[in-house]
Amino acid sequence: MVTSAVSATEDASAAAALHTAIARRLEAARQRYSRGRRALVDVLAGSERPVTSAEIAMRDPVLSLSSVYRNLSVLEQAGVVRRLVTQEDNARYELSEELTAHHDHLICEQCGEVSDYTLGAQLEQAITAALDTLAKRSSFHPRRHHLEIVGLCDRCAPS
Amino acid sequence: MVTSAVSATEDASAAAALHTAIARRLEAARQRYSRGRRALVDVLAGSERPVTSAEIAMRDPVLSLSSVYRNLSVLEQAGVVRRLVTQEDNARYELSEELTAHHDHLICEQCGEVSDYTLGAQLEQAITAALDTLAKRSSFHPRRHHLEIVGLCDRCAPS
DNA sequence: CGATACAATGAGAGTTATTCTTATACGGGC
DNA sequence: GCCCGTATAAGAATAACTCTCATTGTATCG
Repeated sequence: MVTSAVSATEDASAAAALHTAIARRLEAARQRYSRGRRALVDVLAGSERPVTSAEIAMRDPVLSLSSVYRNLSVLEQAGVVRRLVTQEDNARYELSEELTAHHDHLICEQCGEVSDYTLGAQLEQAITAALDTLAKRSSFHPRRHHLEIVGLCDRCAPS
Repeated sequence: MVTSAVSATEDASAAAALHTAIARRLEAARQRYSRGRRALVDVLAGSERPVTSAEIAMRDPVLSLSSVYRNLSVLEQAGVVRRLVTQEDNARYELSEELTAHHDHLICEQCGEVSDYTLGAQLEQAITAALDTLAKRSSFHPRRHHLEIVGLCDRCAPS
């Protein structure tokens, strides 16, 4: 991941900023930012796609499975982590969009692979505008949206 | 539900058309359209929001839970039913959009309630167009999309 | 119609991701 | 260094879902 001294510094300061932001959120939720929770966040920040609880525990053997689950739940309630359910029989987790950036997901209907994808800003704004209208006209109060794009990934597509 | 003789007739013929369409799909999948499967489809067609396996079994006591699961799986593979995973700890099912109409879902982040919602046709077309572009430019092959709108329902919203 | 062959059903056992329990370890304030 | 509430870890418990298998339904062929 580290390709030069400059990017190493950038990575380090970005990581520090992330930890500071998370610390604030946990404080607001009256929760501690313990070692295990930092390690968990590091695993999430180091992944470029949503990961499962088992994957997290394997990436950092310090983390026991029960603590991973408990802390994912704490971090989710504090708005740090987003839990997303998939067609597979386990959930996947990623850092909240408020800590990273809004993005959607490409989901392979064959193998279940999930990857991040960013739709055009213009289209995202159109969707947001439409939801604002929904908020005015109905009894439902939208707060955020998420577009799932289902199809076939590179490997599963018939060449 | 039935408010006049006319709508009763319409309902009946719509139901017949639905059953015919499903029969074709099951035939293509080399599956029988048995009594239990018809009953299951009737429950789905009579619901205006995605339902859980337990709800299905309760609505029609003829259906045993193990058969509900088995048949939902068969119907899903035949393209008749769509399984959708929720934040709750159980899945919900609805008739495939090819048998009904494309729609999105409003999901209450508080109580988990799911209801159907139709976005404007214009916006849907814009999304479809964006996905066509994605198909051309990347190695992922989108087939369909689904927009999840998360927020607070009527009852959970602070008045 | 009756026989045959195989698919569908249902009751319950089995599986597995997730949560709960409980005893122990940590960590900040004095 | 001691106290006290919080975090941790190992494994037991839970619950949604799947599998097994004996039985029943059903389409087809004679």
